[in-house]
Amino acid sequence: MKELPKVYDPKSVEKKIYDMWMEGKYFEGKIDPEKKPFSIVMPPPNVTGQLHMGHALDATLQDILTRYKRMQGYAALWLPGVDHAGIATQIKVEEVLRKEEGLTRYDLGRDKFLERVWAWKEQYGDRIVEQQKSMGVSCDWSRSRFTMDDVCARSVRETFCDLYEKGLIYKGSRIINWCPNCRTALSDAEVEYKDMPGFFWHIKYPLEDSEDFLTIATTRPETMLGDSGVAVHPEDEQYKHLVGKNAILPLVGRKLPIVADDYVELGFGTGAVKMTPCHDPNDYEVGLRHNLEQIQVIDEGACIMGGYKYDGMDRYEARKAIVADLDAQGYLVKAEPHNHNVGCCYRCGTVVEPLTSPQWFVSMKPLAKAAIEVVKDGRIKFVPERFTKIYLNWMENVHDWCISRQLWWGHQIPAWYCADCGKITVSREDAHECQHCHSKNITRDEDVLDTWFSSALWPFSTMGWPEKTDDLNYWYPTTVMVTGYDIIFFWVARMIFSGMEQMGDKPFGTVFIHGLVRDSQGRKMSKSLGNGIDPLEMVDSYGADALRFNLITGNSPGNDMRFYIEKCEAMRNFCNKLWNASRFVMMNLTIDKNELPAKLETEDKWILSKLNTLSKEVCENMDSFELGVAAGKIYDFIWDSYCDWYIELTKPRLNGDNEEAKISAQKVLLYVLTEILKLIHPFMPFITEEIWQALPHEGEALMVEKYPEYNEALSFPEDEQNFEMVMTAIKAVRARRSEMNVPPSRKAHLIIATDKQAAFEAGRSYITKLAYASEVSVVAEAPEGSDSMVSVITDNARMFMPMADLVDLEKERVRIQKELEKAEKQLAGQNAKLANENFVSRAPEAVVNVEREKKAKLEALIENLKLSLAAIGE
RNA sequence: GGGAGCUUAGCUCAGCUGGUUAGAGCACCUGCCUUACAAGCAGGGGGUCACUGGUUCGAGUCCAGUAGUUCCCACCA
Repeated sequence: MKELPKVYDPKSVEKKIYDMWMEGKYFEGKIDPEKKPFSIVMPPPNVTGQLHMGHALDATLQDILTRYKRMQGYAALWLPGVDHAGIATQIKVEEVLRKEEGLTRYDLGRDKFLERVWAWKEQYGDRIVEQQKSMGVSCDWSRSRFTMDDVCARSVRETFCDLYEKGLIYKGSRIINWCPNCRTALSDAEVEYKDMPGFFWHIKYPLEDSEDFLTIATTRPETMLGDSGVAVHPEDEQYKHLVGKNAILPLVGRKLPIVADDYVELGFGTGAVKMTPCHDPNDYEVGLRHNLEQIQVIDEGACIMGGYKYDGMDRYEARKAIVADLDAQGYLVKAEPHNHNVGCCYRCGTVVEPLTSPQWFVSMKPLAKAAIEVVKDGRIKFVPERFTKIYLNWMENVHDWCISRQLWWGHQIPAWYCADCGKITVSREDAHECQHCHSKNITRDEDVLDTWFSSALWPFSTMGWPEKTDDLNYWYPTTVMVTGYDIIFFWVARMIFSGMEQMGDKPFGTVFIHGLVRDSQGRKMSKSLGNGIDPLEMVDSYGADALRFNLITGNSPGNDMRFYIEKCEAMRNFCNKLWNASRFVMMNLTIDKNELPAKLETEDKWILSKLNTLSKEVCENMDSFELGVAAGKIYDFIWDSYCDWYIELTKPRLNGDNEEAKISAQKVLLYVLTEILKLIHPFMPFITEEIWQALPHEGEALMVEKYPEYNEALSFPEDEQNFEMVMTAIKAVRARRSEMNVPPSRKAHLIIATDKQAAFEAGRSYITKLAYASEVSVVAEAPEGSDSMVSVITDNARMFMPMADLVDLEKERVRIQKELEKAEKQLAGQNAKLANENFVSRAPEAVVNVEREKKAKLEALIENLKLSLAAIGE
């Protein structure tokens, strides 16, 4: 017989099981061909970063679902990714370059730079895989892909060309969000708006050929250098007469046509708005309507340009200088404090600068149509459902997607510009001549694609698309996409329309959304705050099983959760409990086969029946993505039902002389333990595998055992009820003793007066043990002399212990009196309820019956209490 | 300006389609080293389920409104 070490040490358990996985035993489950394949899309962790808590949560959820399905006989697969090709990677590499070598990407040049990133990937890419493995993630890593891999690169180019040919990708000069720090364009989704304190500067703009002036208000005075007009509302009486005239731009002297446009809101600010078409998205639109000149005055590094005295100044420096100059020259009316929304780069946090610039765009309206349909008609479901609305709202109001990035790390756009005819050549193969004029004088676009452009293709690009591979045919559409709600727009939305467009089918059937992991104070974990908790450190101290359990219990899908180290500890304690319970079973085991005995005791039937119900409920919860609820139920069953009760119940049998009883207790203990291990394996893969391997078993690994399911033959509702009756009695005795501060070592004769003698008789041995009795007598009527005994009353029994010397009879009388009053009060309420014609006639019969039973129980309890009271005497 | 979430024990949170006396973990109190486990066992205290109305035989749960709070979206300079 194998043994477990006395002390549960997660590290050594994990090491052992991890090595076992490395031998590759794990992916050969019994696949049921009748069942549809189950596959999961996972967000790829970033090559530059550690595995952070968010990824740990993603990985855990996906792994739980995958293991569960695999144990049920489904072919189950993750689509594992290892990296993003995006800005974050580039920023990280640039950071290191600057720090260690004093270089920027421009010093290195494109090719050298890319070399560095690939080296980085070599160095760290596999580490991510290792980290996830150490979390217990049982993914087929041989299928793992890197976003920049050849196979994905091909899908990206195919998609780009396809959309371009359909006219859904175009190049145009438009106002876009520019990050001066990352030095690249951003999509709308990549801009985060933050409320920031600022000022509302009121500035006089003199009118042409007049002593008069307009007052405009702005939060960004530095952009005035690029003003090319002033707008007022067409209905605004105070300015109506000025429309068509010119104002003069202070400090510069430029003539600014005054135009009327609805965009200006009546009653806000001064009613007159300066127009800077190159540096404000709204002004850009107004400028187009009124033919205003586009004057760029801020460059890509957010410095002033254009030949002014402020040239080369940073935008904030220039703001100060310009305000000072305006003030000195008498143009500044006032500066009032004003909070406003400022767009920031979601990666680096730098305030974005709107710039007019030529970029590539995806035309979204036509693509959104199918993506809206597929969600509206329920082919794709969001869990929890409320995210459907968020998704639809975004998709219905979506703007064209700016996909070009001025980075070097990413898929380079397959477009070539002809120096001779000026036309664009877009091609699946590298182009060597212009498609239009066949000139060889062409150069490739330097820009790369938004990382989410390639990520959007993940569900099919990883399967080898555009090749029509067997994998693609078998696995697409995938089953579930698991991710946080912060990724819905970036990724989920884009996968949906890309799938619809390229594959003509949804990429997945369910989007399972989880919340964000926050720190114990509810703040987002972030590097700058230094409040991030490294999942691997938690794995190190408490074990992967404990961490996984921590992450999925006690919170509901879609809601944020706070991370408490104390909870890891509590979960580690739970692992320890399971470990020790298993040790107990093993050290009592003399059998080497897992089978149920022919004859079952009431308590056996009780635990088996409860286990059966549990299996049923867990499967239901899992199927509706209530993983936390499922895990919570298993936790309760293991700790309460199995450890605190069942194991204790079997001890008299195990330690007794009856060989047959000994064996039957062992059999049930082993059977239930094995089922428990299966049930909880998806949640805690390491410890369960280790224990299972040490128990008598057939088969190679717990991981590919069959998941428990409901079995009618093991349902014993009557025995369950009978046993719970005894349980209640035991609890009542314990409570009574505890109330009187009687230590367990002080045994007492326990006399049970009940009309359910058989049930109590059957449990005599364990009642003796668990109710700390020296002897148990089961009788029909209260015995002689019971009036001087301590009594404990339940609705099925009156119990007496001759310990009168330990208790004050008067106190006892008062206590029973109180209990009686309480019960009578409850009974009155119960009677009122049942006397209510409305209730009896309208409520379902089952509900009414429950209430009737309750009434009967109360009546019995009252009867017993009265008898006791009579026994004690008034 | 629109939309969503949250408000339940001292703390962090469960509570699915309305149905016994509202639960868990941690914390707290009492008693136990009962040979699987002190990372434990037994017992206990603690909640007007934010507020106000409504629907219902019955509301923590459904509806409406109010307050506080968090988040998302949106072109008010």
